[in-house]
Amino acid sequence: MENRLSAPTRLEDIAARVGVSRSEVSRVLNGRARAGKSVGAATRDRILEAAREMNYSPHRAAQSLVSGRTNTAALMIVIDRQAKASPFLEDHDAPDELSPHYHEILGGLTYTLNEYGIHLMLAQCGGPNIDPNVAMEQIARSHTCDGLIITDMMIDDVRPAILDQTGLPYVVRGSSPQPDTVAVGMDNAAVGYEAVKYLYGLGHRRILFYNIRRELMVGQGRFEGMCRAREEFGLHATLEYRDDVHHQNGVYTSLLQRLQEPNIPTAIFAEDEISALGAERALTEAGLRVPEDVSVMTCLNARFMRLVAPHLTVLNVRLNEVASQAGHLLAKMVQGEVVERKQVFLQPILEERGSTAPPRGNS
Amino acid sequence: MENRLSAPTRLEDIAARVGVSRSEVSRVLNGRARAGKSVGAATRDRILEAAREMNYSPHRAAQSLVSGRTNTAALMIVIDRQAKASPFLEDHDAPDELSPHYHEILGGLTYTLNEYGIHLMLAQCGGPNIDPNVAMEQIARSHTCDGLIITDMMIDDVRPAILDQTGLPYVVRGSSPQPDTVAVGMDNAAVGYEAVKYLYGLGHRRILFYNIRRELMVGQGRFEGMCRAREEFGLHATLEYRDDVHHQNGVYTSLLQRLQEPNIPTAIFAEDEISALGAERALTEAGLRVPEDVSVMTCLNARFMRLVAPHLTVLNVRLNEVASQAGHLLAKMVQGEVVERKQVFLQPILEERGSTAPPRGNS
DNA sequence: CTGTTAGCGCTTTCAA
DNA sequence: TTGAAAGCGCTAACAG
Repeated sequence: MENRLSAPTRLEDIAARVGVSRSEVSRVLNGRARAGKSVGAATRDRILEAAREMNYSPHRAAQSLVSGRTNTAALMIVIDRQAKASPFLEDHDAPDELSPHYHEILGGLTYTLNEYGIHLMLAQCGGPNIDPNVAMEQIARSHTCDGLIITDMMIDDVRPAILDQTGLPYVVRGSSPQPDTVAVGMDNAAVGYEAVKYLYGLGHRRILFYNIRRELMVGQGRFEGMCRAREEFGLHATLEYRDDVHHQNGVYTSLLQRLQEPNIPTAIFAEDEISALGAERALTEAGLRVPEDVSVMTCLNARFMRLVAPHLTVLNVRLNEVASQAGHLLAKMVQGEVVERKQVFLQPILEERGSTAPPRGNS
Repeated sequence: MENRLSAPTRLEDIAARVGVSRSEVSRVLNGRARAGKSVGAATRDRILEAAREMNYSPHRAAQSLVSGRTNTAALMIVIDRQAKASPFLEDHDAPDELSPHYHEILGGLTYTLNEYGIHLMLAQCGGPNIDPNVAMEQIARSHTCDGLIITDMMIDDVRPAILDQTGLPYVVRGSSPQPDTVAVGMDNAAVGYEAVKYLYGLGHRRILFYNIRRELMVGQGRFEGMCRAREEFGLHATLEYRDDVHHQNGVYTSLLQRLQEPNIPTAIFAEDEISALGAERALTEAGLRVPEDVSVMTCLNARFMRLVAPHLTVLNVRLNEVASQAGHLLAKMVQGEVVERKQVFLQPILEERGSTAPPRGNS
């Protein structure tokens, strides 16, 4: 206690020093006082100067209490000992490891929300014996934030229903199972469709499609797109589909086994960069080259992966842009604008690099 | 307004319904009412039930205002159009791209703080015409959070001095230029030293050491460690040091040029995973193999990089653990515990993989 | 232009 | 065990 600092400055303190009332100081500091030419101008400057000298900074809780706004948006995340931080994590991941795709989401959200003067809070809804949805509802009801972003939607996700009851503005980053929701996501059907179409266009017929779990909206969407392409290009007999193995080791192991069977695929679509690398590892071990013997493609989730695996042909799913647009919408809703309750889908962008080529024997 | 929801439940509402006073409800809900066997027990249950039925959740701003606590910690980050989000980013990176090393920091911090019931807020201190330090000071003074974490320390960093004046608890993630600061970081000198020592132990004498900018504490620390090792192992003539080129393309270009000169190094230490891959690219293009012709090692900043570049020998700088320990300390400080104002350094852990080997001609 | 007053929702003495 | 009252720091309606 020896180094006790002087108590933080309040409006009251400035008022006392300048010799005016609290409200006057409040008005001046909030710009609600017209810069009239009369007496005001002088006191006005004295107030501003005093505020500066005294390092005044308004108490946010007090402001929030009266204004009803926190200037904060929350991103719901779940880190848990038991459950995983995200459906995208591997089983052996440490509990404090965030799924890599959060990286882009956080960047896009933080950057965009900042343009509206809104801070981002990570609403950790995990913990022992805690139902994430209950934790989320409490955050939503406690005026902790002005709005909420939820991600990683499941096909039976009840969070939109819960949040609708609370009245808190929220936006879904991704696809929502309920159509009547503000949501910004990737067109996952397009991802599934375009992947197959692209490989088909190169001449591939034997395609192995690794998908995300279909309990997730992403997985379901990609599945539907894949089905459409399979239909359109007549690949019923030759397009293999799997959504039961995941992550690097899962795909690696599964593919290694598959390669010992007949009619190996000439092209592989992997669910993400990490599993694409798992696929490549299996191919290499089996003595196959990419792309000469087998083509591999996947989605670009994080931009720095371009530096890490620059050879991969990818569909850029633009997580940062999705998050950014979600941020814009949420900011508008928080400001009271009425936003149409519908889903916005961005299109994936093909980035063709060295891991894909026409199959052997083709041109 | 047609779908107007009922106003959120207040203490008052519960009190009215049960027929007691606000204070009574407050006490019960906060467990400040002993579970006496007398009349209390009955009203107590009715209060709890009413609170549940009415979806009561305390208004955080109101609680904060009276308690003086927000149960929030903030991580200062700077995303800016002009400046870069982090000193570790490449020039061409988009403004909304977070430096990858934040990934581990965020995971470790969020996870640990959650154990104390503390949420993490990303305190974005960037923006056009905004001095990040001023923005930080305002956040510190406005009772937006109970504590602050600052990272990416520069050797002339003034943030500790600023924060000391505000009285807000804070901890430095990394090394602080001021010794009288609560800080948790990697032993950067050990990183520089151990890297050289390890390569020396393998038999390497011509070592090329790429370092982080020395304006950063990390760079300065590694430099000092490298110097000590250079001295100890008598490598004055053969250890090349550079801290003027960075990132993947910088290292790639620089190394490609170096390889055309005589006496090429037999081992390279790169500042991070991304630049290590740049170094490997240059080596490959020059017809050199890793590790047969040249060894490459770097630091492990993000754990998932093990999956992405599993062949790299690394010094694990354990960013998540550093962040986690920083979180523990901050939580204690927030709770009023007196924490010794000194710096804690974790040791890097060598993870030997396939990118390093004894130089040609050695055993 | 400026001061007075009330009140945001909660916690916490202090009495009863 | 419970209620009444004060107050956290701020904003805004209403007088003057």
